[in-house]
Amino acid sequence: MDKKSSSQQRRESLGARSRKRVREILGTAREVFGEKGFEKATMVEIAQRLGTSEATIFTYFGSKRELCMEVLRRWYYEISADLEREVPLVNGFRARLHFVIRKHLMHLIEEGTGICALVLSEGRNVDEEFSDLITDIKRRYTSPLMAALVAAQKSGEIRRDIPLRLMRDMVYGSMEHILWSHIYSGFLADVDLTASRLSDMLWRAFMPPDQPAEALAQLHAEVADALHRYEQNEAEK
Amino acid sequence: MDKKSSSQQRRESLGARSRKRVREILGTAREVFGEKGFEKATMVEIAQRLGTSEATIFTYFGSKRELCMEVLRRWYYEISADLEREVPLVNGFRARLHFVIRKHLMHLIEEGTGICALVLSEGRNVDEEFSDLITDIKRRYTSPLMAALVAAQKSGEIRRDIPLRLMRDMVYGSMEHILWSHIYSGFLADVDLTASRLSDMLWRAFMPPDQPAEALAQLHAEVADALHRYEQNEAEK
Amino acid sequence: MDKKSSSQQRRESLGARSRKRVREILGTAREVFGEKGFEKATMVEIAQRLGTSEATIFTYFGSKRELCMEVLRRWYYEISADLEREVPLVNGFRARLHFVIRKHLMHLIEEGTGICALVLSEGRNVDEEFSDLITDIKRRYTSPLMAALVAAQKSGEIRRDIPLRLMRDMVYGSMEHILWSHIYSGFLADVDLTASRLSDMLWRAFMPPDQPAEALAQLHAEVADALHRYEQNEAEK
Amino acid sequence: MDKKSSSQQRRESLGARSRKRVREILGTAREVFGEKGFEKATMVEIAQRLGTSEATIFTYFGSKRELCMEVLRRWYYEISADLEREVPLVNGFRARLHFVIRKHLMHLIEEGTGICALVLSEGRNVDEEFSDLITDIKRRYTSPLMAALVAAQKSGEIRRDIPLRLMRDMVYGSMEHILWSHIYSGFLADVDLTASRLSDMLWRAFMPPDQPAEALAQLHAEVADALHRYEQNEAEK
DNA sequence: TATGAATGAGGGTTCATTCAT
DNA sequence: CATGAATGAACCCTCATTCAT
Repeated sequence: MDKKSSSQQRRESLGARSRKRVREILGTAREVFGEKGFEKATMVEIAQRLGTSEATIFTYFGSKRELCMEVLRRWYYEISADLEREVPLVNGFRARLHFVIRKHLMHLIEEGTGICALVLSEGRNVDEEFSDLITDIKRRYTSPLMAALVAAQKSGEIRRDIPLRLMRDMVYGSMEHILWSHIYSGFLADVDLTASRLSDMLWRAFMPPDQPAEALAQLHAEVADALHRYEQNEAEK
Repeated sequence: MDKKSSSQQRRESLGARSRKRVREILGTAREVFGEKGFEKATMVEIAQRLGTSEATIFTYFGSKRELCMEVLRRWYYEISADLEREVPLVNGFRARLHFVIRKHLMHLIEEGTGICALVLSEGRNVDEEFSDLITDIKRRYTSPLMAALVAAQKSGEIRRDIPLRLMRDMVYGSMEHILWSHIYSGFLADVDLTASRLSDMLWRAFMPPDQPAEALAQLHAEVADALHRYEQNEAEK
Repeated sequence: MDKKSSSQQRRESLGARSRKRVREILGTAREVFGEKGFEKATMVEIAQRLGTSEATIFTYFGSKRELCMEVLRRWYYEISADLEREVPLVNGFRARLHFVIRKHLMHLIEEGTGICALVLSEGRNVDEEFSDLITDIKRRYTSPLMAALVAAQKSGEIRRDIPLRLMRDMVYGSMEHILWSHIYSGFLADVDLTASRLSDMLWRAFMPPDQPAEALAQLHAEVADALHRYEQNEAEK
Repeated sequence: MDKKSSSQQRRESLGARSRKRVREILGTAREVFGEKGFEKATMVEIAQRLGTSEATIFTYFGSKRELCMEVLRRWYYEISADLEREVPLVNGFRARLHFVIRKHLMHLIEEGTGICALVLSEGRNVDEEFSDLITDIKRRYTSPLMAALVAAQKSGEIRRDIPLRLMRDMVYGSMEHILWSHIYSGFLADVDLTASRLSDMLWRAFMPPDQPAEALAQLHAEVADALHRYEQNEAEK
């Protein structure tokens, strides 16, 4: 709270040019942290890629750790905000699952998985202070899916005898490994296809063991619901 | 290939006492790398736990990286050898899947997941030299499961329309995330139960879909999709 | 003499508003240097407390050191001017001594001893340039007491067989240590009482010894010394 | 307790060469810290004067601060041990005071006052951990004089209406200023003479205001005591 | 005149690695 | 074969100082 004050406070008063600089630094830092991981990334490399000196970075961020956390925070913020807004608009668990998976895969293919891996592998061995932040980030990031899982359990779309945590780990774990394979082999031709296959399989995995009737009833309810909403819309015109 | 040769060769021609020394060093190194990760582990700490000096370790291993790789190699060798021998003895894909998952989870719970995390987080950003080794290690490690998948596809126990790689990633990815959750929360009360649940769900995921239910699911998906698009259109008006 | 000239000259020709700015800066700098000492004080902190930027300070003062010196110069100027005016008005050495001591202690207790410590701990290791300034500052500061000592020696109020420098060092050294004790323990309940006690003791110390008591003391010392030597001789046998 | 372990523990096992190295480092560090003060002293300078690299120093001392503390500890240990042994052997407060002052001045003339000043000026603004050490060092260092003061108060040799702390500050403060003067002016021709003058004046300062009779009685008592001891010694032969 | 921004120069500290004994 | 000791090379971080605007 005291040691960082100088650089910290300077950043508070961000002029227009300043804000741009912050973005540049975060962009480059994201690259480097993503490629190298936290430990192997060096401030000097980030600075060099930016074409500035290390000191400049410390003008905006109090420490390497802080910079990295901000990178993570923003990265997750972007996708989390999207998911929180969009997932609830999708109807039915299966569609939601597919939506989340597709979004996640596409986002990661573009951005690289480095940043994502950071959250996993750097999460431990970190000062209490940041450990909390990471926990928050992860919670928020996975919460749209968790909410979908909760809803689906309630509606009977998925099994009720499995902890949600386990399902969540299956979803994110599968995707992560897929992306690792992609990185190593450079092979992941069709993201859409992969997303469809994965969500299909996971949906089957989560589906209540033997309930075609259940599924039919669910479909009926959804159609009825949609019609109801549709009619209300028409009435209001 | 040249730099290592000296220590490598030194290690080749070892007496009985020396072989014991190597084992001791590897054992301690496994502990430390597992607890701290590659970057945060230090040669001093390994040496201290061993009760010797750092220089002694360098008598047997050419570098920190080389030591770490040997640790990984042996760790995976052990479990791989087990799996290669035992998996074929198990009958039926479902049982094999459960066997592999249970073995993996139990092994990691016992040994700490550190070693496992190493392979994943250290796998990238490594000199070309070691990158190949890691690829080999992983290939061998997953090969019993791959073989089981191949057999199961042939026998019709699992779907034939999904790349094996994708299934493999689901298996290992899920387990990995489960273990990370475990590390963070310290919570994984019943390994057996988790193994059963996970293998059950993955088995369902891989199982060939039965046709009527499949048709229903397809319909469901299409209706849901149509509704979604329709509603978005309405919203944008 | 050359490096400073630019900012020095800039400071010479100042409007009324600027003169006020200089005072503000010096006030804040005094605070910060007092609290932290020269090394630990930073220009950023001074600027922040002022609500301006570091660059502004450099508009008025050529360097951190120069600023600090100006702080010291002014601090000592104030008290020196007071002392030069007031001490001669006090009659008798004893009263003068008490006056100087009391003034010094009170001034330092109020202002924090930081500034004072600066002169002592920063006095050495300073560019030749500033070393002279410090010598001057201190000479002027102690000169009222020195004058009083000279007068008192002439009038016979104090011993003539002791160098003035020695007496001066006793006065200021005692006070300094008292103040350090105060800083450490936070304890110096009654400044007036301490000033009285200290001036009383120092006065006795400086007072010409009355002869019979002196003779007795001399005897005492000689006997004690003889005994000591005698006993050591005995012990070594 | 964790961060320092590597270098700390290596120092525990000091071989013969190692112990010598430690002494060399401490010697050079004493010089540099004495000349420059803690802040301005740099590890690189210490290393250069030693003809080694900075890393070598960190092999033996965990941090700059730790090194400095060890310097102080040893410096004070030497003189404190001497004083504790010798002061009680001296009889009578006046002689003891003279003894302490002479010893102190001589020691400091030889070694420079830099180290001594460190204790004063670096004492504050320091981690709690070291603050305690400094307090201990100072307590131990001044305790022989304090004990002498206590005894003298009890025996009536010195005033009872003055806090011991105040007297102690007068003794050490005076000496310190004398030494500063010496350093600046290079002038302190006759240490013995200065010691005599200073102890004489301080003795007068501390002496009970008006008691030639008291002093006489005291002398009588001491002579009687000495005779008594002398006779006992004779009897034991 | 004022300042937001940038940075060169350096400081303390760490650690894998080497080498003489 | 073992090791105590030494160190080069980095790394993170700080801060007085400069300069374009």
